[in-house]
Amino acid sequence: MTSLSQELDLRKPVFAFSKGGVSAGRHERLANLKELSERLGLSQTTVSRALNGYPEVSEATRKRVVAAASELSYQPNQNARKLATGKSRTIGHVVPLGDHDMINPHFSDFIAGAGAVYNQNGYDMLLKVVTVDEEQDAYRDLAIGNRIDGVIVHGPIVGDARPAALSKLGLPFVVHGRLIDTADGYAWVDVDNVGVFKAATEHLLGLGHKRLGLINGLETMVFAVHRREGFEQALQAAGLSSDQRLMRSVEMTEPNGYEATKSLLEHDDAPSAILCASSLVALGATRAVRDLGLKLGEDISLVTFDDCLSFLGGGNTSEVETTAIRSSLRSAGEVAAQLLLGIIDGSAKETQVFMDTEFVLGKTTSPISKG
Amino acid sequence: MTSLSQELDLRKPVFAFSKGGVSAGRHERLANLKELSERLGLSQTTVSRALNGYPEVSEATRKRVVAAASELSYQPNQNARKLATGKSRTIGHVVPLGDHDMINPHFSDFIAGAGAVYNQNGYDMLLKVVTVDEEQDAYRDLAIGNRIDGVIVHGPIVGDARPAALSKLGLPFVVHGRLIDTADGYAWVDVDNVGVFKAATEHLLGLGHKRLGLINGLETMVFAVHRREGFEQALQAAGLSSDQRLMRSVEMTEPNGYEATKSLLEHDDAPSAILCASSLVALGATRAVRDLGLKLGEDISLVTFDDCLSFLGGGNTSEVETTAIRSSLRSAGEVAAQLLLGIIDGSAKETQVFMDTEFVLGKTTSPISKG
DNA sequence: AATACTTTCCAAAGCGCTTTGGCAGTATGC
DNA sequence: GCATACTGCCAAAGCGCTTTGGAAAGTATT
Repeated sequence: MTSLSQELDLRKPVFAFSKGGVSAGRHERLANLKELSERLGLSQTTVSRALNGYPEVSEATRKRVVAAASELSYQPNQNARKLATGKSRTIGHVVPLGDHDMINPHFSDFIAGAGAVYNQNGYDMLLKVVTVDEEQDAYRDLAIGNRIDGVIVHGPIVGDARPAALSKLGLPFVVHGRLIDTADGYAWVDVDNVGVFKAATEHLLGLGHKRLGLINGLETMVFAVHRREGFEQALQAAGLSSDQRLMRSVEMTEPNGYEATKSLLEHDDAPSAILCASSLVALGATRAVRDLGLKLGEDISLVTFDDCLSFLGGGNTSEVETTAIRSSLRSAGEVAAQLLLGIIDGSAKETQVFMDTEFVLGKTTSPISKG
Repeated sequence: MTSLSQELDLRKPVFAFSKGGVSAGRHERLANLKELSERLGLSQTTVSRALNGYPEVSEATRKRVVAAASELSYQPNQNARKLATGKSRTIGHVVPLGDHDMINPHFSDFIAGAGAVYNQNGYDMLLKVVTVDEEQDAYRDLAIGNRIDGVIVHGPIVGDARPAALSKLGLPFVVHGRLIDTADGYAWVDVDNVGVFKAATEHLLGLGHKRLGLINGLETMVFAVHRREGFEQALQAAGLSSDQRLMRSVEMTEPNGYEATKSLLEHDDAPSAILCASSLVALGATRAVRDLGLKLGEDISLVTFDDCLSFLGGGNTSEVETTAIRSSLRSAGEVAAQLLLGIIDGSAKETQVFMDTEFVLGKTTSPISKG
């Protein structure tokens, strides 16, 4: 239909001979520190200090310097500054692409939150997209190459080796989520997944449902393990045994939610209520329920965990309000970023943070119908 | 339900006195270039050249150097390297958060594609999340501060000032999308939105539909303008006039798709077919259609633009295949990144690229039913 | 008036790398 | 056999900033 593309192969070795380059008019820096200081009749030291807020400079000169700097739109060369200070003022986010080359859709909201905080504090965000097997090296290279001052660990898995590796590298980090069976002491920001799923399950049990389905995330991920734990704890407390046939563990996409729901409901002993690990999954579940000619909130109840993804309306889903446990992923990003910056500059106190959650009663849950 | 959080306020001025810091055991660099060269009995020059693939070094010594480097897991300090070369080997992506603080959900797939390419070529990705009014300055600071070698411009809008500003800064850039009414000559990667929506509209017209609805993206965005153009061109060619009441222009989220569809269909002179600008919108449309008790592909036809978002199944939506125009956003990210790197090192030839698209006939379109 | 601080600024030494300009030593041209 | 070219390496000069260790001038102390 449209024209072709992608025939360009510009791949090059990392260290190539590439010198020149096309960009002729490379921005002629209006001034570097030297020029600026000469123009002001001051030493570089003084100018630098004036700009960086050190006290060894009179208010009068500071004002003069700041004025001149903004006048000439002077910006210190960050690379020089990083070299001199040994700090890069950059936080790394290493994002491994899953088996199916899928980038976690929940990721963008977290990033939005974290990124905003970095910005406010004069930090940069370095995003590294890697394949799963490159991930280990990625952290090492970033750390040793002095490119980052800290890192956020995304999506901790069972038996995750990253925190230990990072500790050894001496690189400050915050885990978004928690580890399993690991000595405590690392910093994390997480939702109380066990408690939250236990409560959600209890809610359904309280409505009289006895057969509950769970469409969980991949149980290689710690959060999914926790959610299952909460689910099973509640069942057990109610004297019910959990049934493997009512549980699914999938990557949290819409189509997966659809398929999982279908396979659950087409079962002869189908559940009367379903818990979903993500609103993306719930979306697929909703589609499946309708495709099967069932009514949500009547024939079948649904509770989902809602990350308040912005592209799904930020939790404020229109019309049919889904019963949900909400916790803004974006806020999580903000909190994690704040925490990491706090750790880096030594001001952090509490380094393990539970995010707020909110239980929202919607129209998708109702007492079990007498079938 | 769970415990509190977010009471930590670690905000600090950009240039603070923060010296020390918590991270006691800062990674004790096994070696810097000096140490490494001493240990090898060579000069820094030679070691540097050996590692960077310059020819003025014998193969024998090069091997010796490379071996030692990997043995000691030596990694050159990137900040020093950047300062010395004047290149940062970093590409910037400035992501403004929309009015509603929404991060574009399509963004993550693009990033995944681009990030992979950067990685393969030894480039880093700097992601800057800004508010809309900070955006202009963001580019300037990144450029003048020498932090990036190039930038990808996301989501060009009508009357976009960024390309001109970037040209003036001398910063190489690639636009993801195109501009309107601007002298050509800048680099872009885009889909032929006009052609593609024209073709999709013709498809529906060919099935006998006369009243077509369009749920477009925000028409401040160039791509939405183009899509509407294609839509209207096809209508006009068929001797139909376009009806404002059948068009919606919304941020492409699921709830917006739901609302727009409902408002279209609850109209007394409702369309018999709808075009959606994103599968996210189509998802909402699907939900709305069913909520209204209608059957997709029978009572109403639907065509959508499909960016092959990974969290929606990468275009391979299960079951009910939606008729769609597909073009992988992730590939677009790859192509844009390749192009930008090519421009930077001067090897790029064609700098304006149309992405491939594919028309997929699904089950959501059918000849108009005799109503 | 002499001493002791303070305040305000500066010269110069890095930070760790790349890169220029040369210098030996060996190979090539006539 | 001498001039000319490579080849393979090195010393030293930056890159543009921060930061240490003063020094000069102003102020306070006795």
